[in-house]
Amino acid sequence: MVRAARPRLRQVETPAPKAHTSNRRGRRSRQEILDAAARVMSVRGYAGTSMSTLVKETGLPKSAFYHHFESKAGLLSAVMAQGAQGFFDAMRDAHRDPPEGGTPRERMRWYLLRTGEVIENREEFLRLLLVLVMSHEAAEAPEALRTVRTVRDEGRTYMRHMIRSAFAGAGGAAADAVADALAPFGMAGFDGAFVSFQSADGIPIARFMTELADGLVSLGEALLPGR
Amino acid sequence: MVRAARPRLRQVETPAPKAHTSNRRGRRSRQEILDAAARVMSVRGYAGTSMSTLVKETGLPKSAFYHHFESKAGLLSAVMAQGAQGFFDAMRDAHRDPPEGGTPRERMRWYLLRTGEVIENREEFLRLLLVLVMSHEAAEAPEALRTVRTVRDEGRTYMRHMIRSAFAGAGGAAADAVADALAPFGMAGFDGAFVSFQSADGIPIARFMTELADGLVSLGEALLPGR
Amino acid sequence: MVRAARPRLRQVETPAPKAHTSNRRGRRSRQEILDAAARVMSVRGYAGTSMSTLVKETGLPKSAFYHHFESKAGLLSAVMAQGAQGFFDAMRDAHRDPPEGGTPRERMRWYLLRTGEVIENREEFLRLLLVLVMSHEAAEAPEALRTVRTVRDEGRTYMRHMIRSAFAGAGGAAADAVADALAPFGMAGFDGAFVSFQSADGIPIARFMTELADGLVSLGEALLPGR
Amino acid sequence: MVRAARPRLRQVETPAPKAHTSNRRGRRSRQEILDAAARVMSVRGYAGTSMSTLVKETGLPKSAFYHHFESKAGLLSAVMAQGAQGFFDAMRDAHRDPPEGGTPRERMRWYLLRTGEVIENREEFLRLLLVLVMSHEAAEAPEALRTVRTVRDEGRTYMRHMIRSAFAGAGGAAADAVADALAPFGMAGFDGAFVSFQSADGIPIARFMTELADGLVSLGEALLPGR
DNA sequence: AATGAATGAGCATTCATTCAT
DNA sequence: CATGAATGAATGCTCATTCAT
Repeated sequence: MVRAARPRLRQVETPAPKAHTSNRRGRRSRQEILDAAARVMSVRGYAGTSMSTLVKETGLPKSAFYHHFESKAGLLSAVMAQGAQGFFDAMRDAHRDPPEGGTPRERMRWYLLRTGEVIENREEFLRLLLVLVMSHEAAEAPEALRTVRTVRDEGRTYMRHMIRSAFAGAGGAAADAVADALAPFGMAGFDGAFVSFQSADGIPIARFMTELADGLVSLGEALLPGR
Repeated sequence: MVRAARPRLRQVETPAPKAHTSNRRGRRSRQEILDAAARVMSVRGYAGTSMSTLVKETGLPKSAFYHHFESKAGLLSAVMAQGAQGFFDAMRDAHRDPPEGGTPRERMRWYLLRTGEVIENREEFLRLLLVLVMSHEAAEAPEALRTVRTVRDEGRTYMRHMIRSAFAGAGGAAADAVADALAPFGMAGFDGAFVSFQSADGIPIARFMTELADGLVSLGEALLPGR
Repeated sequence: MVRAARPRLRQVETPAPKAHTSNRRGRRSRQEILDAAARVMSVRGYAGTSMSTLVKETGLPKSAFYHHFESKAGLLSAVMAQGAQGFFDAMRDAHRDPPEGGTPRERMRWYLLRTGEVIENREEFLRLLLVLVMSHEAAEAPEALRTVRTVRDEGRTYMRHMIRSAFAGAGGAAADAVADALAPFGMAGFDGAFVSFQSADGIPIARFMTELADGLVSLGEALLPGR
Repeated sequence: MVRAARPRLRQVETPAPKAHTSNRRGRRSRQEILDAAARVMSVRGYAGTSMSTLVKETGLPKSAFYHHFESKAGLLSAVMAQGAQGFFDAMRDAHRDPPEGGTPRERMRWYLLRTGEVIENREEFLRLLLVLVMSHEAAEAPEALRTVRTVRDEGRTYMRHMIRSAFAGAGGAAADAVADALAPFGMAGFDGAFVSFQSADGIPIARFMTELADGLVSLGEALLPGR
């Protein structure tokens, strides 16, 4: 189940940076902390990630963490907020300029394949997101949990939008009905594809996305009034 | 109609209950510990669950934990082993007496709806399983990770079996081909349904299972040589 | 204001006892911890005493402190409880066999001089007690504060008893009235004597006690109905 | 009636307010810090008061504290110095225009009742003073401890002055002898009254002062050569 | 077989303080 | 002059584990 491609924790090769020439590098170290936290927490989980580990990862003094973030929970919240931001930006980018014509299947595939690329690029964030969805590890970080919920809600909205666009040819009302009916299943397909991706079964995400697209289109066509 | 051979479930060995038949309390408290650990770890995650929490939860002395299990990691391994055992038993039970006739869709639906019931009844185990799939929280418990892998492998085998059974009417070779092609997607649907179930979207698992069944059948039919 | 006679913190001359032959010396280390805490806290105050200091003082591992006591606050509570016990025992001892006859002044002096001896022997406890009376340093240790209040209440009762005994010759009712009227002043005299004792003015406690006795008798006689 | 010379109060040097006349905010925030520190430290003790607490209390930036004061210890020293100044000013004010005639008791009562009012008004300062007398919490602030000693020495001188004034009618030498003999007891009465006041026994300070006055006069008369 | 006592390493967090601007 | 950013050392406490009985 251990995926070789998973990011390894950087070894502590810089045991004494010490020579911090300037103390006016706040913004930079804040981001360094966020990056390290996102990386490590997505691998070890929230509870499994100790502040000391992040200290070793970054080389920054422990107090820097509490200078920039209120607490470990606050750090998680910031990690999630930034991750969500990046995820939505990537989604918006990916779905810019959708194909104008084509069959529903072609359009659906286009959307989901692009989405699959986002999944691959946002692995870290999505892994942490799913762990937070599944466990209550981060009960102390309600703000982070709120972000999780927001991301899922927005994600569902996104899925609805994709399905509606794919079926746009069938008329607005019909497309809306299909989208509303299938968005949950689409989300589940998305989640499942990511889990499979994580469980290192070696199957490319694109394949899941293609199958999900085709499946959604089949289900959708069965729902169309004309049928 | 050819009924595909039911896959033989590999035994997930419980690490030899230490044979303390003499003391009746021993057996009972071992099980109490396993239950509490399964319950709490599935909620808080492995790293997020401390031995002290389990001590408080069970009321048993801390040393009892180390009497029955080698370590926290060993406890997790036992929890996973027992959970896997129960999961497979439930699956075997659920799929006893499949319908003999009917369309592929009907048969697929029957299988997956029964599977959905198992999902609902084994929520605790599956939640912990998925957290372990997603995070490296339990890197110290390789035995548990092995169980995770086993469960997923067996799960995929199971999924293959269900699809093959549904398509049995198309002939053994065709059914095999379809099953091999769609098993990963089926697994992903299963995972995704569980994630949605956990994220408390309020949609009944049965609906996901029905849609997954229909989607799989559509995809399968598209793969059949005759088409 | 620094009194030379004040107990010095024992230097950490035993840096590595390590060779704790037995781990069954619980009771003993509990008492060691209590003693060290009483000693150091009475010098540095509650907030000014860190657990690490006590660790260094005792040579015991930090976890031993949390094995025996719930928290730093709990340790303070135990220190105060044991100190109060010892204080009351000493008072009871000191006032066993009071003189049968003599003038009120002689009797009052006898009582207070004996009390002065107790003060000198219980310096540590009383110092900590007074610091807790004066500051809210130990707001987190409400149990300790309850002990403080108890000790002061019992102390006042004691003072009443001494005055009543001194004036017993004037008749029970008169003695009671005098005792009730003067107990608060007696307490204040006691407190003040202890503060002076602590502020290292070099004046023996016995002198304060004699003057307090004489002052109380004068005030008491002025209250007697016959006058 | 011979009025004893009022003791000259030694100045308790405020550490030269750094002469920032230019910036008006500076002066004000320095005083704000002093006030907050006096208030909080008198409640929580020195060790129990963190700089962060004072930052939150004042709303001023942390660096302002180090701009105006050298260190936490330096801040305590300044707090004590200013408190001592205020205390002596209040004492001087309170004892302006003592009664010319009357019995020693009347005069003693007048002095001590006025002193009692000062106690009530300077509660904050005296509480911190007593905590510093009792504990070694502020070992790092020797300057503050010096102020403590000064205040107590001056206080004793004051007490001597009051007793001498009360007994002035008995002749200078006799009054001096009585004052020297009873000043420590007077101080102790003062301390004790304050402790009782703090321990919230609900007894008005005036009553302690009256009884202390009467007690002192009784003791003093017993010492007069004529008796 | 079962357990209360004990422990060293590590936890998240706060401390008083410094420094560049 | 005034301050926001930064920091190393220490804080109170919990961790998983061991061991003698």
